Amino acid sequence: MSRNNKIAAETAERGQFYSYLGQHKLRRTQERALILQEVFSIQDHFDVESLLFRLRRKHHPVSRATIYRTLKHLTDSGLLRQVDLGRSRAFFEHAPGRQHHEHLVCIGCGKVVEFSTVTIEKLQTLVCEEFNFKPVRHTYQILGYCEACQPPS
Amino acid sequence: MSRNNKIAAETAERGQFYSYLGQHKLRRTQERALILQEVFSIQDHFDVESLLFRLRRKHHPVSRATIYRTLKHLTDSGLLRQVDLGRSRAFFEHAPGRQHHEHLVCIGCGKVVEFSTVTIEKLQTLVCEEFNFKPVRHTYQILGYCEACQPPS
DNA sequence: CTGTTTGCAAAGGCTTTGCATGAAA
DNA sequence: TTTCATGCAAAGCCTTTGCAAACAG
Repeated sequence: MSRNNKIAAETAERGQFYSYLGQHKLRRTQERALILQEVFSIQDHFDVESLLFRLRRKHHPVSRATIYRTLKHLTDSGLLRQVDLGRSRAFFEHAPGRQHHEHLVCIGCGKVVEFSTVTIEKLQTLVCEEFNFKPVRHTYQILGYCEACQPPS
Repeated sequence: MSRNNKIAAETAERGQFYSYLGQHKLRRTQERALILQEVFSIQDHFDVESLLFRLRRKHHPVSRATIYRTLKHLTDSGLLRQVDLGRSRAFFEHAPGRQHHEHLVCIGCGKVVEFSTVTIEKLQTLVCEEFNFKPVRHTYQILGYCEACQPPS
């Protein structure tokens, strides 16, 4: 993505968030702006602690409580998606313009690789028909070792 | 399963657990016997709290700490499997003689339905080959509403 | 007896929340 | 000025752990 597109995307995200804030009678605060900016400068999946660390490193101190509250707003607004990576804490990823996908999670280094497949979607339809189940969402993740991390012997 | 088979199965499980205890120089205690018995009298998926409740109801008081510790032993011995059902706490299911399967989880009532499919296994092989990833385990779950629980409008 | 196991209560990790202060509208 | 947001610290939820007393072998 070129630098111009990146800026355009960031502008779009800010627009979407501010529109959400407006519709819900929420205020545009310094803290929300800082978190939004930082969140969309991250490429990978991230958790609360790493976001806090990045903000502190940039001397943009925001409390943990505000981060939790703002990540909830960002998720509700559709800008972020909360994902379960088989660990005990919450991870987040960017949502805009990204189709649903599955995750490969490295047990060694924690690296997350995304992949998509229509097979899963078809399978979900079949299974749900069989059990008369109304699907809302699904998660499929493969945990193992990435190329760089050899399995322990 | 007939009553006789049920008793036979329980005996087999007890045997497997006691053998595990012996191999690891762990002791056969009243508490471990009570937990083992209760765990294998449960048909569905269960969590720590419901197990504790069932034991108390039967006037078999065992502390939460001991339940946590014993469930770990049961899992390590291969008698139980810990599963992630998209909730914040740990759930367990019986492991002996049961092949890997996936879960349908009802968001309404919490009911869990198991299903198996070779499609997922094949898919895992393909995806892992593509990314040069050594799989250890996978989870696939569909969250939605079961027949009895209508989706909220 | 000796080393485990138990139960209790405290603590740990992550997340939420009550409340007073401070900022947005 | 009014209402909402923030930061702090406390609390909540689930799980783990240190320790003294109880128990298995």
